[in-house]
Amino acid sequence: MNDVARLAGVSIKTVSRVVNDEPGVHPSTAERVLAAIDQLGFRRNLSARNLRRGSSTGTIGLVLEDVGNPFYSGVTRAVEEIARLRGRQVISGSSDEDPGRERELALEFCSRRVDGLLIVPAGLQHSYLVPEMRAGTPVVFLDRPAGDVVADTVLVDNIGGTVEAVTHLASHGHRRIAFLGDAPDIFTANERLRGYREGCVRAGIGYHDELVVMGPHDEATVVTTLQRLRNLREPATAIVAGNNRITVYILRALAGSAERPALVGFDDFELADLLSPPVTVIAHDASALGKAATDLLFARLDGDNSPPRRVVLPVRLVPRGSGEVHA
Amino acid sequence: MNDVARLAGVSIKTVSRVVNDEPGVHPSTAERVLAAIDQLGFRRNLSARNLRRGSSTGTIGLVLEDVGNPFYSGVTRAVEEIARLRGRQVISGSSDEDPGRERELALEFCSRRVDGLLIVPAGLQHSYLVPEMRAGTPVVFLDRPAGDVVADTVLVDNIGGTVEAVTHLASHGHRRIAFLGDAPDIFTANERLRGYREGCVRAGIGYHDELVVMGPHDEATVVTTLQRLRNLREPATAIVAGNNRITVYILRALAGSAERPALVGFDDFELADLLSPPVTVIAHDASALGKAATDLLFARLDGDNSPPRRVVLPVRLVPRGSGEVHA
DNA sequence: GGCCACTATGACAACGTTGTCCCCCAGCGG
DNA sequence: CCGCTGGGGGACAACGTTGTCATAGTGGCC
Repeated sequence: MNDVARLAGVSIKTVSRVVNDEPGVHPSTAERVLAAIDQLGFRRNLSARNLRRGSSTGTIGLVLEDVGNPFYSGVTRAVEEIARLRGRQVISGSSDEDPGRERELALEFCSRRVDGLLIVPAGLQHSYLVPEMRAGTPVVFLDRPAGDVVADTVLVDNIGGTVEAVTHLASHGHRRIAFLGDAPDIFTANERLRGYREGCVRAGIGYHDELVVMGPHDEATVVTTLQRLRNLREPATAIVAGNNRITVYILRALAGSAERPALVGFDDFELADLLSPPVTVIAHDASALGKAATDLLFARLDGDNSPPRRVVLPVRLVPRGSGEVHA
Repeated sequence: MNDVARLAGVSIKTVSRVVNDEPGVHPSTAERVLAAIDQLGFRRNLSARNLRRGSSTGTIGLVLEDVGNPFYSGVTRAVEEIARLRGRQVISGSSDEDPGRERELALEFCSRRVDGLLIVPAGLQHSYLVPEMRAGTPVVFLDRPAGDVVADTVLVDNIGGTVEAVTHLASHGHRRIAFLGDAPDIFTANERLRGYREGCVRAGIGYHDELVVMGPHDEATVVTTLQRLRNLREPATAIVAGNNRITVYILRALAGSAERPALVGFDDFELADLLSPPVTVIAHDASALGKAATDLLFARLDGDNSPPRRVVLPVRLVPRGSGEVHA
């Protein structure tokens, strides 16, 4: 700006006026300034501007598990969409389920003075955010609740989902329904397990430890797990998969085999309807999750200071075939 | 920092020293300062720091078509990964194939003084970036080349890919091979069309306009397109799909029908191997694309000022079944 | 005691902006 | 001729940091 001013033979304040379309600049002066700007390729430094004006940085931070996972990339897209409508950029980062990394990202974003934070918690400790929240940075947790702070949270109905999955399978005659879930220290995994258990009880088929295998899973472990479930004295005839990755591992493991247990997966995924049999899922909307969380965040930015809210988004069972196999 | 200094009874410079682990602060003073920092929940303002130090902002900008598309979310993940290793945050935005939006995003990122830009071009005009590039912001284009500036570019071998697809289908006896591609003003769509045409010529089956349908496509148009191709005097017995979305539309359209043309899709996608028949694709690696582009960007940041490079990543045909149907 | 070296600390400017206030000067009415 | 008004423009401080330089005190040594 200094250089522009010198080249145009005016003060930097006048350049500032031109750049900001402020009135009170003679047209001919403005023209000279614009020419200088053009010649020098000048572009206003937003950081300096925001620093001086004490205004928002126009950014929001998004910490999630993995942008590469289609579920989270759907969330990201929705967040970006709404942020755009409100004139904000999104800075995002993947925690890979590492609480340390989550914290590092969140605090880095705070150092950059984001207007707000959206966090898919990787760990259970979030007291590190208390100073930031007290300093006025709104934080919304999504997909999972925070460990030890009260804050806005958007969840999906994990328990209701697995209850419904089990009920659905039981209504098709299954009494030996297995559950393959993610590591039990992950909130959603644990909730879904609870739902599974409750579903079993409600369906009157009882809860049996031998039918439950919590992760972490990979392609290999799922193969052996399925073998074990098949070789039980009373084999499992149906499976509830705890998330989209596990569902896919199961599908891959079953690809060759002749007899297939009934299957209901948590999380919908593209092409589920085109597999054979098409995969019955508990669906919930990544966009809806992202949108709800971002809406909540902007409400805070708009001055809403009511007590923290907890929103639970509904899930719905989408019967496609794999879950309607009779026992 | 001012408040911290006042509370600790020292100058702000001393606080700065403590925050930056600079030597020459008495331990007891440091302790007082740290206590004050803790009490006030102080966090250093990175913008101000970077402004003062004239150092990098530690961010890189990523403009792509749609983070929600699994292909681009894979790219994003790879970019993020490498950026992390080099201590940078990623700011990203989706252009939705709108050149205006692309430009808006790119220039916004420049205003934020990103250290570098990664752009999946939506349009053909990129001269708007010339001032920024001259000012020292390195720019790498990925997936598609820039319209009217020379800059580092990372592409995949689109032409080679569709040549291979056509050759493969022809080797299984197909002589009526259709091509469904994206809008022809999209670089990759056009290249793939060229490859298709060249493949037809090389295979000695000739190029026929009636077998080519360029987009934009959606689920409905693909259905009618397939009907038309089936009802030709000499019907198409095989299809090359121009990208992953189109492949999926075709799969959905074919889901009910009894007779299925052979199919090879450009872009690999999850579960392609689990469909029946499994889908033969021209695969290329989103991570590899993101990594190559980011590596190039960091090379520039490290001072490499050799002439702009153009990297073309190989593709490979993955035969899975849908493309090995004999005519 | 005088001088030096060294440690701990602070004052101040500057990064690139913008908000506040002030000034100059032309034009106008009295 | 004087004073007032208002448009055009500039000087300066400040945002939150950090680099540079200065300074006060302390202890050691001749």
